[in-house]
Amino acid sequence: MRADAQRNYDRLLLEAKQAFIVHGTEVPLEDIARHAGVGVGTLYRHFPDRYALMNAVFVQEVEQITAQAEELVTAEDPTVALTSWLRAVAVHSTMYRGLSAAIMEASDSKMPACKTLLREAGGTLLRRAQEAGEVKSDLRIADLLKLTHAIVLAAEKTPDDRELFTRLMALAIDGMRVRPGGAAHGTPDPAAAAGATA
Amino acid sequence: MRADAQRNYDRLLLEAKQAFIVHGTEVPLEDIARHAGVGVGTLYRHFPDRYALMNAVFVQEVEQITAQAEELVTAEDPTVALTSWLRAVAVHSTMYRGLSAAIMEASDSKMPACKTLLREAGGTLLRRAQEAGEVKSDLRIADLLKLTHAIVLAAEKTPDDRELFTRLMALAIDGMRVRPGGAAHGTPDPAAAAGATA
DNA sequence: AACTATACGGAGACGACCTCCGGTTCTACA
DNA sequence: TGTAGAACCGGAGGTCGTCTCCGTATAGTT
Repeated sequence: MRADAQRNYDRLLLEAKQAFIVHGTEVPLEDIARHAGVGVGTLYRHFPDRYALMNAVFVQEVEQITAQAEELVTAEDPTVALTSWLRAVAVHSTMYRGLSAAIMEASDSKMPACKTLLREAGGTLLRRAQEAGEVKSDLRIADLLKLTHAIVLAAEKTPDDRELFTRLMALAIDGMRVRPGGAAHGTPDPAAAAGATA
Repeated sequence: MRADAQRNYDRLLLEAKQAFIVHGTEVPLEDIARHAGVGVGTLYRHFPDRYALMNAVFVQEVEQITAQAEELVTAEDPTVALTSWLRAVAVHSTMYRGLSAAIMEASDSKMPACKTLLREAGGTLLRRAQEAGEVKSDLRIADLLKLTHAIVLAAEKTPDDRELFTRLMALAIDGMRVRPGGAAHGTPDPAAAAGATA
């Protein structure tokens, strides 16, 4: 990689991160290029599409989150460890308006680094909680991350209700746990309560 | 309203509904206008933006859903009634790719008819379930609808996993209920499990 | 039939995405 | 140090979708 190319690459990454924080991840790519002092052609050469750029920006960030997961792996209560970590993921996503939407939107082949790193980190935490019999065994880490991002997205679109995120996250966390008293309620789709057909 | 205007209005509504079903709600508005045999100007005069058009299309649909809510209000188990209804809402949203995203995206002033009708219908069901002491008392109907749409959205973006919707919906439903044995787990943010700081 | 308020339609401005290729710059090698 | 050429740059311009504007057409009225 030539020196000027490397310089431009780094500069773009830096400006992209700033722009994502300030204007959200839907900021026009041309703006990023301009602020980085390069043409759009250069941006698109280094990052074929918006997702490639986001992926590059966020792998750096994700490393902090995986580090947290590693600490939490030794925590006493595996369920608390898992849920704390999911909250941390949510908090991080909230820093970048639009990030949750992008992660949900992107097919699995997009933003691969971000996604796999998060899944590996969370997978361990989830497994521990499941082995302790505290979290439903049919849940996958991908599910929980999707739900977390969905909740962040919902909260993002409701800026006038600051507590929404808290309520929904509490709901989700309670829903992950196995029900202590008897069978789950949500699982076997009741389909008909009384005379309700469809 | 002049007769030709009424004709065009009706035609646009019809074609929009078809297009939303077939191509999703992000279909170009020009396509809808063309299929309706009118110019874009006419479309935009009747429906100032995409949300106005969607609102007009979906108020009709929402009436079916409110009808279901009225039936379910007399059901024996108020919690089953509520959850069955939410599933029905989800199923309906799934018919129109992009609808859930739009409902979440839209500020409360957009698609007002759809939103208020759904909230009124579901509000009654929620209140009954809460009065029976089966559903958390701090939840609002807007929360549950947002979460439902968020789950539909997540499932929509994961077309290769047909069961995702089922698992997440079950999770959400379990999470709505009050925990039988003691305090909730999700509510009082534990914040630190072991040595986990930021 | 003539008149006017109402409605139509599509050209075109705008903004964002992305591609392409002539021109420039770096670097390896003499 | 000079130079050949590979690597890279940049932005003009094509494409697509949204939305506006206004000259033209028409329904409804007298």
